[in-house]
Amino acid sequence: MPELPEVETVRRGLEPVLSGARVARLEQRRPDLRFPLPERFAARVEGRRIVSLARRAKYLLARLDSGETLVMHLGMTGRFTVGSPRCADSPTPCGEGLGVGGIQDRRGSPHPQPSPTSGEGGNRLAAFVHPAGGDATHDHVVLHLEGGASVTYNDARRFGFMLLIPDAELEAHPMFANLGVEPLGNGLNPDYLAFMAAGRRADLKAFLMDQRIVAGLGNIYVCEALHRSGLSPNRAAACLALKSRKPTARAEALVPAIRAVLEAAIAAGGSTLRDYRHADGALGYFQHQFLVYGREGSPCTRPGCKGIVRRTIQAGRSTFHCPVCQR
DNA sequence: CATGCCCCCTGCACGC
DNA sequence: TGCGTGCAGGGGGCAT
Repeated sequence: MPELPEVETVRRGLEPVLSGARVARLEQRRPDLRFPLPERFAARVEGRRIVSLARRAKYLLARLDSGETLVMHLGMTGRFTVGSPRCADSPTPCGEGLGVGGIQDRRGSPHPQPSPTSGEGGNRLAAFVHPAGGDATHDHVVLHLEGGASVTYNDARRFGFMLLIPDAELEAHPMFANLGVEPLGNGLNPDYLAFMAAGRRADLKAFLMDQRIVAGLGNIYVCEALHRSGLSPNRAAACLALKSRKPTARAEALVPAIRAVLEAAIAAGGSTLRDYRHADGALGYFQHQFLVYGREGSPCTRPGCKGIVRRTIQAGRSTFHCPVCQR
């Protein structure tokens, strides 16, 4: 998925469109994503006002005035696109102005191509990094808002999902009850990591990928944070545990490294990988700032380090690290 | 309880 | 050009 920075970028892009808006119609184009879509989905959302759009870990939470929350997870390839109200009934492209996304509104064409295959006249803007022209084949859910704007959920692999959960049940829901701390919140600190790491036999990579420990980190940013903090992904997580009742230097280094890389990625509008490539080949920003991820065989980017970045497999996922400066 | 592995699904890059 | 292979940001579920 999009990891935390990408989800936060989407949230910031969608918030001005969704927050306060009323859903006139929910268009559901298939029965399921990763899981079945909610029972009576359209009936429970149509006519409701979206009170706020929040994020928890990699989940987007659209609070409805009905007392339910629409929970949305982007999986690996989920994305949102926004149809502008002014474009809804117009046959001509009118893409300017609605800066919803992290990438296209900075670098993409100022006049996105109309999509011949999408609905609503095909005039859409990126809510995240959206291929110019779009791919309506994987448009699974469309929120038609009062006033004419629309928000479309597109997800080729369908690893994403949507849930409708009564607010009162949200905290206790299995999907949220066991989530760890937000990495950008005060909950993440060296003492917390030390406490959670005590007695763990998993390696650091698995430990940091575990959403029950820190919620929102994924494969890319774990690799990046470990590189920034000079820690090997293969080291036992227990190395973070207290020594002489004090947090270790490793835990002290890891916390700011995690924060810094996430904040930089959010500031850059979220990274993109190939699934988010523009049709014209323009790419997002932050991936160009990866210091290890995707750099197998290249010289380590740490100043003065002579190491070569290695790619290994942990738990079936690629890990990138420098064996020289990450110990 | 913790850990490791497989799987869901589609698209794309690569090598032959 | 076409086909097979491997790989991709996540995370639920299962066996151990």
